Amino acid sequence: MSRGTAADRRQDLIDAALRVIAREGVGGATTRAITREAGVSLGYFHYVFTSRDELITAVIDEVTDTDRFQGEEGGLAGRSAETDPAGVIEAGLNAYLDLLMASPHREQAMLELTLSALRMPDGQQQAKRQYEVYHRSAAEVLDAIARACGRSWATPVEDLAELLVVMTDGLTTTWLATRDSAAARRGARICAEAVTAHLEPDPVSTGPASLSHRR
Amino acid sequence: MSRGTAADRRQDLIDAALRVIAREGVGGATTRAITREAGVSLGYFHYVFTSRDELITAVIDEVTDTDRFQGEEGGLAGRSAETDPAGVIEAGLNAYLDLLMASPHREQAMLELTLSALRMPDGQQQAKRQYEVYHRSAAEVLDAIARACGRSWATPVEDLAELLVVMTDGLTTTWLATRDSAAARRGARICAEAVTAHLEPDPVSTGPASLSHRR
DNA sequence: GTCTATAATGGGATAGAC
DNA sequence: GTCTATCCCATTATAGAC
Repeated sequence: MSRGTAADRRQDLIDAALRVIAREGVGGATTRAITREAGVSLGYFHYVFTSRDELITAVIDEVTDTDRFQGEEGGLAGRSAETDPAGVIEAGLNAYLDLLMASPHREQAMLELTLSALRMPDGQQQAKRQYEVYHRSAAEVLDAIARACGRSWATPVEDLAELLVVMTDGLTTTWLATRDSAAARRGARICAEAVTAHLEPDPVSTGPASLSHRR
Repeated sequence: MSRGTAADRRQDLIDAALRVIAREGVGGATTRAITREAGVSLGYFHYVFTSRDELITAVIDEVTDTDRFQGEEGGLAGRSAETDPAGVIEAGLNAYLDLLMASPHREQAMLELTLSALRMPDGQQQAKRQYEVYHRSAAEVLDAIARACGRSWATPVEDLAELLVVMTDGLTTTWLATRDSAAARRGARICAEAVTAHLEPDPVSTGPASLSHRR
């Protein structure tokens, strides 16, 4: 543990902080708890970071949840997008729900960090950047699905990406509060269908009707 | 301020706590800040509550967000549900967004309180109860809409209520992070259409196609 | 009931030894 | 670089006066 560069130690502290926050919440993430978790002395903390706030900010910057739409992309590897686009989105949402249910504390930590960022100087911009990443990931997935099934979206992809982000966030908070996994799975299916309802009708076969996008 | 029953003083402290939490976050809601806000002495706090945790628990119990689906019910007062059910839901979501945008700190406080409850003994049950209230409110609104337009839901109302709760939560966190009001409004419209897509087709006129609910 | 005063703890941050 | 020791402040909670 005591080997490596200065940057490594910084990273060790960030990782330790994330574990502590997941376990105890942002409020419980004291410098003492974090340094204990990282196996360094309290004094060393202030050699690496000037303040606790600086660490929290660094944690937020680090942990934009890169796994969030990974499941979606995994689902695209299977070839089913062509025949069952809703199934692909549902599978992606379910992959995220698997992640959430396996590590609820981690996802709760993400939420707490975002909310605490909103109360810190520059935090609003940090949060904005974080959500832009989510938004872009979601938009890419939607583009890929449309390409895979040779159809196009009847509603701007940015709006549908926003919808997907909203749904992911909503499923997270709702499940964290209720722990009703069956309801979350049903929600994922309904959400997936709601998104794919915005696919233009397949030019050849007669699929389910699409929703038009009012302007 | 110094008049009233013991229950009144308790209530004063709970109200003060909520204001402080909205302003400073849960972490900043110290007994000192709360008693200062309420205009009582620090010592008096522990005459009313045995501990800070007990107060936070009381705040959570108190503030289940009763306004959350109030806009929906307001929208029902207008007679448009018969001809434009999606418009009613959209108006309800927009009424909630108005509330959110007018008092972002208040809604953020709600979220922080829910998350902090999840880390307290018995907090999971508290959160569950809170979301049951939301769920029931949403289900009632959906029932009322179906009744108003003389149609029925093709998907269990409980599932659609869940969807509405998910969307409300998701719109909240997303807007708090991005402050993109235009996107939130577009999201509200798309969400409203997604819900009403689950209305059975009107038996007389030929409306837009409905989604079937797979079992 | 409501206050003041104080105890007891825990926190962030720094000084300085090694 | 990394640690120990320490400072100083804020916090929760209690004791006891009024």
